[in-house]
Amino acid sequence: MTARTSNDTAREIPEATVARLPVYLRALSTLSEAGTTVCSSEDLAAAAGVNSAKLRKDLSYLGSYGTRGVGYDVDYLRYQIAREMGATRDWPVVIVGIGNLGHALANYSGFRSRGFRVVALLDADGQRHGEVVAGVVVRAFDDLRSIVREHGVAIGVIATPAAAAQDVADQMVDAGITSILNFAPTVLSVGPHVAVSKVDLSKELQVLAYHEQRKATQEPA
Amino acid sequence: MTARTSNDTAREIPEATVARLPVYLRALSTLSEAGTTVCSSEDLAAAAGVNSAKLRKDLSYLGSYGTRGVGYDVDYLRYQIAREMGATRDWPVVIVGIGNLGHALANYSGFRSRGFRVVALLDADGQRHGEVVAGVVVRAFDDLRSIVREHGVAIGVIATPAAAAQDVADQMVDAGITSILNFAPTVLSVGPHVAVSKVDLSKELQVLAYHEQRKATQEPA
DNA sequence: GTGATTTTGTTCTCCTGTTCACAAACTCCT
DNA sequence: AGGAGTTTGTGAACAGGAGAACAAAATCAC
Repeated sequence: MTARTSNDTAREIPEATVARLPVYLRALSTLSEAGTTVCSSEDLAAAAGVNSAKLRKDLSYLGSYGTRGVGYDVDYLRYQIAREMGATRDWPVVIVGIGNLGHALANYSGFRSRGFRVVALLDADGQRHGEVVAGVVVRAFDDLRSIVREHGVAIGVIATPAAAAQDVADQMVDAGITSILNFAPTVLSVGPHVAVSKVDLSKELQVLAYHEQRKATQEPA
Repeated sequence: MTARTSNDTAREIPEATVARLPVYLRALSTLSEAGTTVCSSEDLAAAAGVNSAKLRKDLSYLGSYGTRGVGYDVDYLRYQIAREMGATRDWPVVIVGIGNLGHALANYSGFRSRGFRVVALLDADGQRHGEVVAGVVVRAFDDLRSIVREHGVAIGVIATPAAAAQDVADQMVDAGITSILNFAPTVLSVGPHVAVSKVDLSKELQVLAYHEQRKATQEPA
């Protein structure tokens, strides 16, 4: 009996690869919905917007899920990536700050379809309590601790103004949350065992503007 | 007369550095609002959440704007970075797709304060036309071309469902837009002279879930 | 069964980005 | 003025990721 692709050892998947796996997952879903059952690395790379050599190398970190001369079974590969990413599990999530962005996030179907379940919406503003957004009642921020305990929440999303973000983060960590996705435009400081990821809505726009400006000043012809 | 720091030559700023400049800009604004007039690379690095050596190297690509033994003048450095990034200019922007996310983006103050001015909100749904969001009237998608011409729009934001995104992108390019920020969960294909940047709201969450899962399976003790 | 063809998985090389470490340059104190 | 103490800017070593190229392994035609 050979070792197969069973993964007792902690295979180190490079961070850059991990960041691309969600993209592959999305591309595979699209292919699957279009009725494609098998695809080559070339096909999938095109659908994901990357180089095919890079795609194959990325997938090789997970194991050998393709067949030489044939390609990849779309649904099988999709399942394997989803399992590796933890997308086959159910991840209870708390969103704090139900302004415009919080609304958008609560209603975002991409969360639910990727295994994320919004178990609570919290806001410091008492005016909002009781309001129902995306089928979930907005509750007081003070309920955080009990909600985290009750549902075993590990992941919190911050969609508050910048001024409130650090305090929210502190209380999230205190309540037992170990991963935070921060949409507020501020740098959070947390303990070393807490993972923080940041999405800056205007950052990408600024990078685009930079390149626009360069184009303009570079070719004055 | 020496050459000073005048920048006739096209200094190549590494992409990784460009991506961090908006973060430094934000940190400098925060410091400035707090009344800080001078800061060391250590201070600014802490505020921006990066290593101080990296910060100094990043800034060195722009020029020598610090003073040894002293540090950086907050407002002066802020202006220099802003100028380099094109944030001292006015950038007219069009947002297409006024759902939850489009609403949030239209209301996002971070755009305006970084030099971006939303000149039009467009939606394919006739029901929404005439609605006023963030002081701007929602108009028909067909008006795109004339708006781009009139305001000299170079940057477009796509906040539509995935299914509509490619068509919107095609028409944006056709209308003369050369930079696109895509919030729709799909890979856009455009010509080589068009810059596309993508923000995937659920991607970061998936990466966090991956690390959570690893933590859980790694330490079963 | 054998050879031609396809496509994966992987090795090797190159390049970008990060970090260290230190000389250069400035201020402050005496 | 001169020395002690700071802090920047940068050269050099190091790490990590990207892409080319190819061997291994599968299918297909006959």
